[in-house]
Amino acid sequence: MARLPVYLRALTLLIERGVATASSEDLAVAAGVNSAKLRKDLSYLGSYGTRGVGYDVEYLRYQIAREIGLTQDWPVAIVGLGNLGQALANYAGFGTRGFRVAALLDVDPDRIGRDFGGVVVRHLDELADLVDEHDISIGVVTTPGPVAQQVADRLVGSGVTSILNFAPAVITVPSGVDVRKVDLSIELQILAYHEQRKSMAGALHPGLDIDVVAQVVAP
Amino acid sequence: MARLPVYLRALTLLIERGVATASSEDLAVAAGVNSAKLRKDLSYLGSYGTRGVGYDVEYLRYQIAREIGLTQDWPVAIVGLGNLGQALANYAGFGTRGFRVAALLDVDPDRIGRDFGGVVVRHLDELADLVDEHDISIGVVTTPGPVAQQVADRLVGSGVTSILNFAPAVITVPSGVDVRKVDLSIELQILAYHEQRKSMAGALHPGLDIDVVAQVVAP
DNA sequence: AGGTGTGAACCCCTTCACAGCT
DNA sequence: AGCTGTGAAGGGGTTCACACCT
Repeated sequence: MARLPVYLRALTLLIERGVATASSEDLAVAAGVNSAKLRKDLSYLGSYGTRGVGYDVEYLRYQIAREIGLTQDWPVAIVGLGNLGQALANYAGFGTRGFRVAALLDVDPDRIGRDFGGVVVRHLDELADLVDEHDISIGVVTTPGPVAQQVADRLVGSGVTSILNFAPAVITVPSGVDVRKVDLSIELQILAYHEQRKSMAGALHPGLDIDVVAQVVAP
Repeated sequence: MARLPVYLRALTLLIERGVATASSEDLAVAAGVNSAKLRKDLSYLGSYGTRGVGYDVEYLRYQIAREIGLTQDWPVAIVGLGNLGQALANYAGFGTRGFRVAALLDVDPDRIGRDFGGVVVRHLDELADLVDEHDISIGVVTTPGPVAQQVADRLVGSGVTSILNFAPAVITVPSGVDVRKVDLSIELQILAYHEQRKSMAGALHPGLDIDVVAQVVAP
């Protein structure tokens, strides 16, 4: 179900373009997936399409938003106001997609008290109070790797049950808590891996067309 | 092979702790995966372990780094110096992980000429020259969604063959070019989806223990 | 005894192909 | 005629379990 958000974005895009009805093929192109996959995914939510016609874009968008749980706004806490944390705190796209920065936390005295997008940075010790006050269930970790586990522990201890981890570290949490990880270096390294293969293939078979080589080498 | 970077990080961590030898089970815990999976992954690289003993941490780390292609430094270009682009440009972890910010590009006159971490922001029109000059093959897109496709086209046209896309948009590229996508909103929406299920389960079966519910609900 | 390397079973996701509805 | 919804086939990755090496 990790593709529902992608479909949601594609539908929003189509609505902005004034499209009222779209076939699974249209949606699949907009979302960058196979149309059979998209139809099967949507069929799990119910029969929201019309045979011979397609899907009502507006209606389908609402159904997916409801399925994901975006009919409410989710308050989130961001821990670690370094470069990345500050960027996220200032990110305007948050609000339009069902989320709201409700709390910012750090331990650096130079950062505590500063204001990002109308929210003031507080000391990490106030975490539990803020989680309670704003009914926060989602935490974002943008700290250095070595302290990510401690921060995760404190988030969980404060009642947070979902964590988005940007820190370069593996964090372990009790069952019942969800963790998702975003790691810039890992993404780049995966690209580098493929890059290396591309140039090696070129060296081994200099006569081959670059596109052909790429197709053979790609996963 | 998307797990090699994770293993690499785990090995680096063990080296910092002074560990010389580790079993597949040790490594699996450090990397947050199953030990059988880890052994199978490593076996594709060759037989770098010793039965009855485990893996030589330092040696294995080098082999993985070589496999990924991190024996060289990869120059990258970052397009779009908004909040996120600036954060990445200032990110120190880049250098220690095999990458180097070689070029920064934008079209906003207020940003062009500014200096981030010793690199000056240039106009997007200079992209091809910079890619050529620094031999850049990896581009990072941190622009607003609506212009991401154009930027990707220009990157590809300039000779870039790998793109890391942070913009909230699906971009299409010719075969032979790799794209990886990182989308904050999507990650949060996936967490929200699970959060919604947690609270619904609690409402439906108020007598159930939260952990048990979570285990049943989780994928 | 301890731990790797790996065949084999397993499971889940993707893709095909088409029946059936409008 | 067109397009959805879905059974069935297919493929890839994960996990088990153990032979084999040190």
